[in-house]
Amino acid sequence: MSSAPSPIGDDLVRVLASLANPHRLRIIAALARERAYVSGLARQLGISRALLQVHLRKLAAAGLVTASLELSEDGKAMNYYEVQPFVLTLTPEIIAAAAETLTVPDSVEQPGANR
Amino acid sequence: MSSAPSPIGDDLVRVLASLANPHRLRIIAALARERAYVSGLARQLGISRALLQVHLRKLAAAGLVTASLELSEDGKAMNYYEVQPFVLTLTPEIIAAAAETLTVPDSVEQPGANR
DNA sequence: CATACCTGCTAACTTCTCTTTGCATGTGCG
DNA sequence: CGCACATGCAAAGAGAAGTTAGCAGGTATG
Repeated sequence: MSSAPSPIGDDLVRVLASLANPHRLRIIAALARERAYVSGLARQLGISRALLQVHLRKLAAAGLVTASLELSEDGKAMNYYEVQPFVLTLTPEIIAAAAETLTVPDSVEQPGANR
Repeated sequence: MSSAPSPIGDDLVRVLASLANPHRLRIIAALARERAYVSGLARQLGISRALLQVHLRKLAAAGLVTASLELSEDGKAMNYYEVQPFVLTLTPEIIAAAAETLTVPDSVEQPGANR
């Protein structure tokens, strides 16, 4: 119930930014096939674990993937990631609507408040 | 003849990257309302012309907007931009398909040749 | 001919993103 | 106990992106 009726501008930017990267597209692709744990996924994708962690965190921040810590049979802690079944449709009109809810860059701060 | 049957991975990244920016979302939004020329649009959005140029170029590179140079009644050269009526739908599966067509990062390049 | 629009470009600075490297921690097995 | 494999985080360097400021050129109008 914390999901907004329609993607707020800032959220949209975050989602788009998280998708606008080759590594992260491949991560989504791999996880769409099947869930995986960090180390295994890193091997599968041929990238370092540290790098994968960063990208996973970004995807998670955008709400596109989720993590669940589990214990393997031999007691190892495994952090399994899986994609969230999203459907994102973009058109100029949809973007126009989202753009109106964009937060001001506010290099300093917002004029509103009680000022 | 140069348009691929379905969005190639690299193209998708380019489109997503071009959209993942507040300024550019506002630009799309403004142009979705009605086409505009550079200087006028800059005033409307409250940003500098130089900055707008850069963003417009990025959007144009992704194929989301197009420019057409026209002459106003009083002989001024006006460069009108307008959005391309795109519809982009994203799901984990679609992304998975696009990810397979991603170009290799090739930090250096493959010496192989005969490999 | 100065002023006011329109266009475009580049150099230089700042800021963000990406990536690597290294450390710290925990469990199971020979 | 040392090796293998799992987790995580943070510092630091390289590179890309965003932004500003300034220059140059065009046409009309007072």
